[in-house]
This record gives sequence, C-alpha cells and structure tokens, in this order.
Amino acid sequence: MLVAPTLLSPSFFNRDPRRVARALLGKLLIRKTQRGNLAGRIVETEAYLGQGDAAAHSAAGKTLRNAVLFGPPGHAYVYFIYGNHYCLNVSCLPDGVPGGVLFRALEPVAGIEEMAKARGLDPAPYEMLERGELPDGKQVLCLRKIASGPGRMSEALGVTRERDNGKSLVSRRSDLCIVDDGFRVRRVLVTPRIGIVKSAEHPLRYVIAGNLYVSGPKK
DNA sequence: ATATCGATTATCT
DNA sequence: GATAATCGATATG
Repeated sequence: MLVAPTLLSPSFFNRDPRRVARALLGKLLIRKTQRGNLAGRIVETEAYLGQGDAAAHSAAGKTLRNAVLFGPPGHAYVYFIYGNHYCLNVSCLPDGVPGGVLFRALEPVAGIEEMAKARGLDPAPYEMLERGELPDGKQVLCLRKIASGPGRMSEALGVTRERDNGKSLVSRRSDLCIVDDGFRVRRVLVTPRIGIVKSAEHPLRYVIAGNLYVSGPKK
C-alpha cells in the first residue's frame, strides 16, 4: 500500500469520459465479498462519448438498457453481449448527459485465488505469467488470463447485470468501488477501440504502456 | 505466429 | 431477424 486508499468521488466521474478513462488507469477496482476483497489495478479502459460517437450505446438515445449512461456519474452500467459475457462501465458527466468508460482489463492484486476460481482456472500456484508445468508436473496458472479483457474481468469479479447494473461505485456502502492508492502511471498509450465498427478510427482506448495484463494476444 | 469460427441471448429494427 | 464495446477453440503457415 502506497498511501491510505481513498474512494473516488462523484466529481471524479463528472467530466469528459476521455479524461475519466485516462485518470482511471492505475486505480484499484475492488469487489468486497464475505471472504475478503477482490482487487485489480485498472490497466486498460475505453471512453464512450454521449454525442457524436456512433459506437456508444447511448448514441441512439435513452432506452431501458442504457438508462444508466444518462444518469448521475459514478454508477455501474453493465450489459450482456454475444450471449456470453458481461461488460462493466461507469457513467460519466452530469445527470441527464450520457457518457461512460468501459473497464477492459485489470492486473490482479488481491483475492487472486478467488478470481481464478470464478474464471474456472486452476488457482495455484500462480507465480508464473504463462500456463506451463513445474518440474513436478503441476499445472501453473496464467495470471494474465484472469482479467485481461472486459468479459474475463467481469467474470473474475462476479459482475452481472442483475447484480450490479445501476449500482453506485462511489458509495462507502457499495460492494463494488474504485480507490486511489497513490499508484502513479508512467506512460499511457492511446489507440483505437476494440471490437467496434462505427466510429472505429477514434483513439479512445487507454492502456498503461508496457503492462502485461492488457487484453489481446501476448507480444 | 495469425486467421477464422461457433457459442448463445438481450435488444432493437 | 440481425446484430453485438467477447472469448476460447481450432485450423493453418
């Protein structure tokens, strides 16, 4: 722990999603459970703008599904995609103005064995980055597989629409929240967003440069 | 190493 | 009825 962790406030999210997406890098996303906290450092995000962004779920106006994006800042927008996966976003900008940030990848920090279990991965040992075998033939967990991608991340933290959509991420009582522990990000890479066709060219994806836990094939 | 494809369902046209 | 802010498996060079 670098400094006493502080909970992010509503005002942190009450601004342009591009600034929020950049500022979220290095913060800790935490799920509080009865068995302890699950936590990961945010290493990859994407900004979705309310206006002039055809890729944003809010582009065609407010519906039952995307209503959270139009609500007050700092709340969880969770959607279900491809019949398989949940993706977690946080609402940005003032109440009535749409906008959000998609969480795309975490570097596992705490509750690693619980998260691995939630992902259906063999939980131990987990010292190595890539799956392989120890001299005794035991399987080794690939840490990178826990939360390097929005669907994986949600599965690791048990995020679902039923459980979390509309939940405040800035309340002391919330079991899902984001804290600043003083970690400083050195360098940020900005690239086009992943998996979209409309407005695909805009550089709105933010990653911690050189981080091993970013989504995509290993380099 | 990259490419392609199937899974599986809420949401909107 | 088509599509989707993905993932993991399989195929191919």
